[in-house]
Amino acid sequence: MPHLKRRRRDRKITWPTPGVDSNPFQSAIKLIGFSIPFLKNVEIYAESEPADYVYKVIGGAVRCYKILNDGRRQINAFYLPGDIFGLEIGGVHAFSAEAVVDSKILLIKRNSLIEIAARDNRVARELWTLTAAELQRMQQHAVVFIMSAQERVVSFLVEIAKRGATASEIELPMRRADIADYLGLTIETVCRTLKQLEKSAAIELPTFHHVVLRKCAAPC
Amino acid sequence: MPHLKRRRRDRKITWPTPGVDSNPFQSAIKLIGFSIPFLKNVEIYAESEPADYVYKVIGGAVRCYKILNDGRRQINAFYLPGDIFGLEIGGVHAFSAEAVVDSKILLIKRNSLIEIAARDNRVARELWTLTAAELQRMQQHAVVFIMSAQERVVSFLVEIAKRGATASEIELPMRRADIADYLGLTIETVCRTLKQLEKSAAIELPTFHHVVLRKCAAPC
DNA sequence: CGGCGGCTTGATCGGTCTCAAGTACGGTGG
DNA sequence: CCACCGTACTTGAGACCGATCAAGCCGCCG
Repeated sequence: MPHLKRRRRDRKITWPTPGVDSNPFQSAIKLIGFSIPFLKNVEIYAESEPADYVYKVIGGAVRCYKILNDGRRQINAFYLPGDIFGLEIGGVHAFSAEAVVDSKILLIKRNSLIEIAARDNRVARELWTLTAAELQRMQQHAVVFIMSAQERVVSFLVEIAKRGATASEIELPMRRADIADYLGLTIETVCRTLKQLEKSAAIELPTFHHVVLRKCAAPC
Repeated sequence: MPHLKRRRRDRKITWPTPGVDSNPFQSAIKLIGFSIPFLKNVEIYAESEPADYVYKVIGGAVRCYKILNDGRRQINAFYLPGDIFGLEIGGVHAFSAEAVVDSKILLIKRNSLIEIAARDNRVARELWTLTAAELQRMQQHAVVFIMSAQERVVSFLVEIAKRGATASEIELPMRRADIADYLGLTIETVCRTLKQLEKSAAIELPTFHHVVLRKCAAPC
């Protein structure tokens, strides 16, 4: 058991993340991936571009979206540090991705990953699991669209809170417009709803991008 | 089972996918699956039930949905003959599934499938591909929620038309309420919108469940 | 200090929901 | 074959929520 890591030919691990080292998938992307910085609002990839890479957020935040022909924008997901994205099937990306704030992204060549998956079933399984997790998140997100504006905003805050380190204090990296396009609302409605939640003492808004959850409507 | 680890080395990376007949995934589920009939409106599985099986529609139609605590229902997907569903990750189903009409469903034991995938990379890859395709459909579906009622209905009709045999003539197996819950509208709005489309000569409605697309708004 | 981007706030409009009837379809039994 | 009944669908009138349009405000950075 203690020699498990040693069996591998990789000698050095650049990013020491205790507990994850024995995960062959994480080890693999550490080896074959390379990180690139992206400035705020810079495009990482665009819709209908060849999907040659898979991406992992090291730092910052990413929004994944689609623009309709009349200009409306639908944000499908926000990716935070540790999240993997761009796992779509087919040769081209179905969505666009941009850095929400200055970010550091790990790029992993798709083909290399698939080659490794062909040799190592654990990696293949991890690819499947990650895709399934993404599917589940998407399914969960679809539920917000049958809810009222207030429910959507609350649901969003709870979602971000769950993914963050602290459960009751959130740092929102994205702008109001991003939240609006993620929830299918307008900027004004998001503002008004946040204000309303603040008035009813459900949350506090010390700054634009900082939210404190007072009473948890959903189970904390 | 101890020889599983050894497999990592002795297999070569080859992805022979010539035709569909030799598709090892479809062959496998034919072998280990067994088909069961489900009557109209009968539950196939329920939310938070253990997910022991993967399902394939042989005949009929299936709706996959979630009920919110206040009774609202969100239909995530309709599955038609040939579609595979229930591919979620985790031990339990995140959604419920029901037969829309009398249907014939193939049940495949999850564990058997995973075992086969562990031995045959092509099957593992197919599992991944199917999940990714489902993810893509879900992402596509999320886009309808930023559209107007009419756009949603048209988008729905086009989606069903694409999946059906004939491009311009659709047989809708589901009720109006199902369409409404799929599109995030009310029954009345779906009715009115269909009527409106009929008036504007975009469609014809010979019966409740039969639609003829006259002029294709979207590229046919 | 001035300008700009992002956020907030207000007034009004319109699309969709809600509630409430009315109608067509499909099955069942006489 | 027809009368009946329940379910699903259709249609109408009014209310309401969120979108839209239009200012105004704040914080940031030169």
